[in-house]
Amino acid sequence: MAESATRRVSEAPRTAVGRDGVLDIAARLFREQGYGTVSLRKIAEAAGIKAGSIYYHFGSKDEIVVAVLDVGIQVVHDNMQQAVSALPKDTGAETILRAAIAAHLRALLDLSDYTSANVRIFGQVPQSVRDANLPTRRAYEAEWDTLMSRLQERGALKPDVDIRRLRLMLIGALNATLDWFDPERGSAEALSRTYADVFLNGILERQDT
Amino acid sequence: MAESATRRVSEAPRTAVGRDGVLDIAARLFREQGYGTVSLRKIAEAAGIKAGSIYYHFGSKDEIVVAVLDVGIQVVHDNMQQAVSALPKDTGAETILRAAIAAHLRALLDLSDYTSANVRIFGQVPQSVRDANLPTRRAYEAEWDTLMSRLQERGALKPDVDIRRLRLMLIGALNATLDWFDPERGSAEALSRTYADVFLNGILERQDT
DNA sequence: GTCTATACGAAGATAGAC
DNA sequence: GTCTATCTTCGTATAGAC
Repeated sequence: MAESATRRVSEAPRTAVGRDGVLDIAARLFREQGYGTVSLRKIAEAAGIKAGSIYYHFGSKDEIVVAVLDVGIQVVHDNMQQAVSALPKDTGAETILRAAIAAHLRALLDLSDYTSANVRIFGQVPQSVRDANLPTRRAYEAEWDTLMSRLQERGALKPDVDIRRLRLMLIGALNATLDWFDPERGSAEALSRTYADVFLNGILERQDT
Repeated sequence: MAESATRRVSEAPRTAVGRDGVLDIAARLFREQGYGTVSLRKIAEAAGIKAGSIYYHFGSKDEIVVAVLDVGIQVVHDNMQQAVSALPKDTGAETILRAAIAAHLRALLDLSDYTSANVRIFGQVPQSVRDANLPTRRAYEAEWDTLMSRLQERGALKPDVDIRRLRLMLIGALNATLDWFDPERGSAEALSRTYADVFLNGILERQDT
């Protein structure tokens, strides 16, 4: 992922944004405007360089897009993995799932233009680009499946829920927040609590009865 | 909405597909390929006419897209409204919500290229096109809000859930199925039951305790 | 590492014949 | 209602100077 700590915002840099700088800008534009309307000329302009110069760093537009997509998944994957592994060994299922949900939403809504760009444009890019991003995606999906399978074996989840379908439902629901999330109406943190409330009460075995 | 009962599939029509025919084709292509990659030339070719001829029926590409988007919402709106109003007056909250969820998913996954095209491309079209589709969307959203508010007043939903947020979560989750739904892995009907199971147990007041 | 200049294709759109 | 022909703009991409 690009190191963007020193990137300028309103003032166009006169020199050497570099590969990572271009990538940061591309991710932000893809997140804001989608895939189709973001041309290399737009990316170049936002980076303060000329369109042709981009080809010093990348071989094609697709190469940029693939890089953005891959980083986007890696960020959310790392975030989720660390949030879960930071918990004590004897942590309950509900707390684990709440941490994973919160980590996913945090990466998507607060942390990373790369992750939000991925969710926003994945359905818009050429098939070849999607294919290139698939292995990285699969790894993240497997992380969720492993987590939920462990919880199910523990007896913490209803035994009849299909893990794959549950993962698709949950991730799909979380990613959909990108279309309407407004930080002025409440934090991503608060939102993740609501999602956990709704999903967990449908997923967890009832303690009473 | 276009009358497509007699539309040919593999054989290119030699004449007069008409405005509705063009619209049907456009909806199908938008659903399959997204907004950016579907050109007027592609639509024309699939319709068996030349690109220039489209301008006899429509003033611009945007005009086609707006028409597709509007019909897409109208179809799912009608479907949901009828499914709910067909129920007896004293029907319980759970049955009502299950019917509404099933109707939404049916329109999206089984019934209409227009509805699936809407969900697929709304995030890809120019702002002006989104704005044109907004009133129709608002009406459908209001339908859901009215339904759920009534149920909440009845005491059927937890009193602390925010209706607007709940609607965004639910519709967002349902629409996300478009990205991965595979009829060979189970029907839309079965899928709607799973969604109802998960959401209702988080939404409905617990009967026990 | 970035520039200028340019090749090439594809897009939306229009005009007038049939 | 549809065709042919064409205009104009904008996209990705390349070549060679600095």
